[in-house]
Amino acid sequence: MTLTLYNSLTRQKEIFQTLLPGQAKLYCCGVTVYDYCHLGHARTCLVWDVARRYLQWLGYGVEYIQNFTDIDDKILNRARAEGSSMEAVSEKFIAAYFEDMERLHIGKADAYPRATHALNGIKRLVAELEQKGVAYAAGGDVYYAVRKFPGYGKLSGRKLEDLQAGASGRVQETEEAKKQDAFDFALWKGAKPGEPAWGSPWGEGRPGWHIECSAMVRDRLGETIDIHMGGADLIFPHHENEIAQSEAATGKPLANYWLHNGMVMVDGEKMSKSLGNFTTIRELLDRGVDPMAVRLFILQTHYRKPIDFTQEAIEAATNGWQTLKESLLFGYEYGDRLGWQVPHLLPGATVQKSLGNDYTQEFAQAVNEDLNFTGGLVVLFELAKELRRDRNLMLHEGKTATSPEKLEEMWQTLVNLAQVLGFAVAATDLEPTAPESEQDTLSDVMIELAISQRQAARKAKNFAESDRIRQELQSQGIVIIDSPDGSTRWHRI
RNA sequence: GGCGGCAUAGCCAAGUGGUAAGGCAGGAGUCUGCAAAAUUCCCACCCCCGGUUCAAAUCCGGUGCCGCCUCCA
Repeated sequence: MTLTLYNSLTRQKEIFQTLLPGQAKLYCCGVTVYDYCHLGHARTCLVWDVARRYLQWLGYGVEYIQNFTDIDDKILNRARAEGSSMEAVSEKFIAAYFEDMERLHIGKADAYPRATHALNGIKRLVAELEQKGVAYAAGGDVYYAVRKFPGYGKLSGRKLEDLQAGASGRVQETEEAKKQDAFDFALWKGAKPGEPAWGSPWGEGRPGWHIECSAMVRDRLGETIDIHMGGADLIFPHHENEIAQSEAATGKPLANYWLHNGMVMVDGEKMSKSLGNFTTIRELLDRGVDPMAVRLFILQTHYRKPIDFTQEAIEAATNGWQTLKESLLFGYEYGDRLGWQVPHLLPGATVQKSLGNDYTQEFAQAVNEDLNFTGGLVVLFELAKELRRDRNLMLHEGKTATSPEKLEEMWQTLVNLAQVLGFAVAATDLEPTAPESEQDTLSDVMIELAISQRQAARKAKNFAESDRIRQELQSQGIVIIDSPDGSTRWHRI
């Protein structure tokens, strides 16, 4: 079985082959840290983290780098508005980024380089491009001469003639005047008064947006990497420009595979800052939505397709996660009693390799088709439904219908696959619900007493009284279950 | 205008030439004093119109929608 990936560069699915056997070098374009991350960012970070996990599960050694853009006009604007500094703003939102991603159980990259820490590599690259004649200095700025790079447009499928110059209307006239060609883009921007600046051969200034990624990839991973990924909205111009910069400098391909995830949509429009239709990760989670439901919501659509963010979809995902969660809980709750090897607490970012049974093969068969996690989820649910059934039987009848050995294999497989997709039960799900306070809770003795009273009422066919006792216990968080043999079990919710 | 993508049940969604996975929601029955659980069963001719083929959800053209065309995850 081989993994195939849809390569944006060639616009077709290709068999995945690494540069070095068994080793994969991955770079994902991260975020500009000027605000809290929204669901769109969550999708990108989550999907590519899962891709990384999947490669690890297949047995690859993976090196995964994701950057922070911490030099940018938007950060600067925010700093001005708040009367703080660019550094303070980025520090704040980098910290927030890590909080949010951790809540979503998104594994950490191996490194998070920042533009402000990559200045040497950036300046070296700009100088090389200038030497090679594909970049030129102009009035304190340095621009990339797009027409000097024959492959320009190969990623996005654009021809320079087809582009509408300045279509965004965001390019300033002063900048426009310095460019030799309207499509040229800035590698280095001369400092304006009051802006953070770094010394360089071209004068005080700061790097343009695209150059940091080219520099970081080379510094951290080398001239050619296996996979470069990011949101589909970065294809043009960001990734196109990265290719132009890196490949003009090294003469080698920047990445062998270019992968892009689809956008999160709201009412038929892309979720974005500029449209103002975004929901931040923390807003959503603080609203009480389970982070794992968010994960299911995202993974339930193939990574390249757009996803509609709706209340209904989140609710459906919440219910779906409930099924997976109960099944994952099964082993932790009953594993010891059933004589299983129960792993010590919960899966961190470390992914175990594939267990190599029929289930995992079915999973791999689906996911090997261009990271079809959505298809792979079928296997998880197949296992989860079966496990949940036996968990319920255990809970209600004190025994399982399937052999403990078979159940253990299924459960271990489910845990293994859940790990790949990043699903994990929270530690709090494992602990019995802590009583609010001693006074609020009924003691076991009290419960047993109430139940025996109810038993007596049932025997006397006084069902009104019997149901009243059930109601009362239920309101205290106690569920009681009558067995066919006449006995009654109970448990706390 | 250019480039790319998507159209499958009430909702979400997989499927990439041989008569439709899965999730959510819903319905009917068995069992049960009730409840819970279990259990059986039901719920799509794949937007539409042409074309290619012995055969198409799957390929081609039309159509509609979305993204990108120098802020973008």
